[in-house]
Amino acid sequence: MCDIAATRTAFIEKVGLIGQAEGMPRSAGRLFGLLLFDGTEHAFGRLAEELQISRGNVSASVRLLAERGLIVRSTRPGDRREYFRLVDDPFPTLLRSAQARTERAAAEIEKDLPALPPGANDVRTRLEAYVGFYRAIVQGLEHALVRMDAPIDTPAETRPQHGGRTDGPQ
Amino acid sequence: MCDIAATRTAFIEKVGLIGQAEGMPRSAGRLFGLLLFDGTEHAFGRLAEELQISRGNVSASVRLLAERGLIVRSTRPGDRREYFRLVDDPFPTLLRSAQARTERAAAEIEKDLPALPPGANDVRTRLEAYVGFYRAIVQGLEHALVRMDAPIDTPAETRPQHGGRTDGPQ
DNA sequence: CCGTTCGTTCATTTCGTTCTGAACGAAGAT
DNA sequence: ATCTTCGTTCAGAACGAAATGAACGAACGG
Repeated sequence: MCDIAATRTAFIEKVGLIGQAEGMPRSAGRLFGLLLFDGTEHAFGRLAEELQISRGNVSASVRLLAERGLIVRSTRPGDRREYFRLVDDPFPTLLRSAQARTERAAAEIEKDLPALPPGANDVRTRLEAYVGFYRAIVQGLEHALVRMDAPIDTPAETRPQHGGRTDGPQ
Repeated sequence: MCDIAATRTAFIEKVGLIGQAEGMPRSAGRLFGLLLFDGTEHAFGRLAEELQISRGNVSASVRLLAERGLIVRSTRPGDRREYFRLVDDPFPTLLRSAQARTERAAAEIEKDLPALPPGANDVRTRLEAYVGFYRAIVQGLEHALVRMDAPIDTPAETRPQHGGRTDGPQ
């Protein structure tokens, strides 16, 4: 029950599958999992070896995660290689991007509302409910964000009424 | 600006793409969009025609949406065909399944925690933060669910402290 | 009885995405 | 100078998911 290497591998694969389910390439998910588990910097080449993927794939994956603000590159004097590590707290970033995606869906649907003929009130009502659905999620994720900011010293009873930002995204 | 047919088609395609991004076949998403827009019952055969997909595809798509509790089948006396319509309020159901997926991810990661050797406290801390991330989302979606239940007569100021269920999913 | 329409199933094809591996330029090292 | 190693790019291979279309049994009408 203490084979940390096996646990690590299993964890990495799990995160890969979860990431895939969230719409990101499995390799990128596994990379995220690796960096999260280890918590340390890893050289580009090491990532390819550890994940057993091509360096081309590593290149694409680190770019993806870096674009999303989840990892940072770093270099060392007298060392040509590049190193990668997770940003300090990647989870709010992860949450923000989920929120942004949801907001985009809401906006997308909302754009159709003015195109409805004045008579079609029942259709409008349904589409508005759909927009409201996505907006409720956006709000809920905002809630989650606040909740995560103070996870330790804020037991469920003491949680802030609305201390954190309750405004929309962006 | 009043070509409702064009708006309808555009809406259906949008919902298809959104559904696809959420991990469901595009056909199923389009079907959902069609039923949401029209709000009426549609015969199986009509769905194939309107969406311009094979009947085999319709069969799979209606099964998928029915399994998720988003649509219901109905029949009429003296009519061999089957009809489909959205359930009364599909959005809480949609929210619940998103919540369940997230909870599943949290549980999946949590299972690995006991397998960590006693010494690896930093690793444990990071994985716990990861679990906390998903749990915060689950909570946030619960929040969204409550919020959606009373969308009209509950302006942001009057929202219930914790009137709705604040317990976990399931 | 045969013919039709219904919905399902399943083998096949189609399609989009992901991954690999070779080619490349840059930067050092020898 | 050549040689190696670094990371990127890109064409094509490999893969998986989704859609098609034919085959099928069931239900009904003539």
